[in-house]
Amino acid sequence: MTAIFEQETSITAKNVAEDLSKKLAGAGLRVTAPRLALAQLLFGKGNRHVSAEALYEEARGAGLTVSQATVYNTLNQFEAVGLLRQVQVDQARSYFDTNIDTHHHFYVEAEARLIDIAANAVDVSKLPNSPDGYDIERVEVIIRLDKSDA
Amino acid sequence: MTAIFEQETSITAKNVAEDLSKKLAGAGLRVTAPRLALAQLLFGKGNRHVSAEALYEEARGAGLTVSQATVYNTLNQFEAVGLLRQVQVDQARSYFDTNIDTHHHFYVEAEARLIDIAANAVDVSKLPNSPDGYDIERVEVIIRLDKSDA
DNA sequence: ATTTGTGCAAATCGTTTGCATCTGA
DNA sequence: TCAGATGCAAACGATTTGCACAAAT
Repeated sequence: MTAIFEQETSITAKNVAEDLSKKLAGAGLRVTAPRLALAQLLFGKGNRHVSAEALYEEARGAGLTVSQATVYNTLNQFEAVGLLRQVQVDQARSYFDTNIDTHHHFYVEAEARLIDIAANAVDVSKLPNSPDGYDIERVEVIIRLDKSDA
Repeated sequence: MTAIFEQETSITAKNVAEDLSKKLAGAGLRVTAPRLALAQLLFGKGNRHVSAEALYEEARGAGLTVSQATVYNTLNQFEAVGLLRQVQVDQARSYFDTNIDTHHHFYVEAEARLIDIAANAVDVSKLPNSPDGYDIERVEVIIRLDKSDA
């Protein structure tokens, strides 16, 4: 929606691009045009939950010429270096979450929509011990939602 | 359920089949040979977490001649009528859980293995309000595990 | 007799990969 | 220069579907 090119006001496009370049470089990734452009879409405004397909459409809609393969590769690489996290709520498609802090999710299956829940809004006060030989990597709370009957 | 003396010895195959027939019929499903056979594999012994592919292999290994399509259809139907629940922890494949009571899961990604956690072993003492117009359908807690470093 | 289920193979969908060609450090 | 990235199309793997036949009510 908001153009990537119309940043003449406060935050310049150059500033944003520089920040994102640092982000990529800091993660050990080469700063390439497709990565930078996708990073702009992903991290340009607030936290997002994006599927590969959706990001691809968005990129094309914004006039970028990236291939699906690059979108997939980029998302996977961003996840590998910790810039994104994958959320598994739907076997049909993967979601990537730009919020990498500890938090949880609402999921509205009917709308394929994810909503963040702040970590402190959920209190898991009792947890089982993990089986011998295993450590807890992460505790995910997913609250599945249904439209209330009108 | 069944008379006491019938259980004293061993549970006969016929008894099991009868129970499962009731289960299917009670759920509004026609009792067909493939369904009964798959139900036996699924519900015959304890709670299980099965992928469609795994169940198909198991069925064939047991000498059954069912098609993959039937395995998929059957699993989906069983889920639709509430005999099974799907667990989404891996985007690669779906798991079906024969335990339909409220409970949670450990997931060992490296081994593609699910482990049940009794509902009372987890205490979610604080939950956020669901967004307007939506009701909570289910709260899922998934604890992802890693092998501890030796 | 009519509805529903089954098997087979082909189709679908999201995702990955091989390879020739570019590009950033 | 040259390892690493990109695009394209083909390959893939899990799941679904169309259709002719078989079984259940």
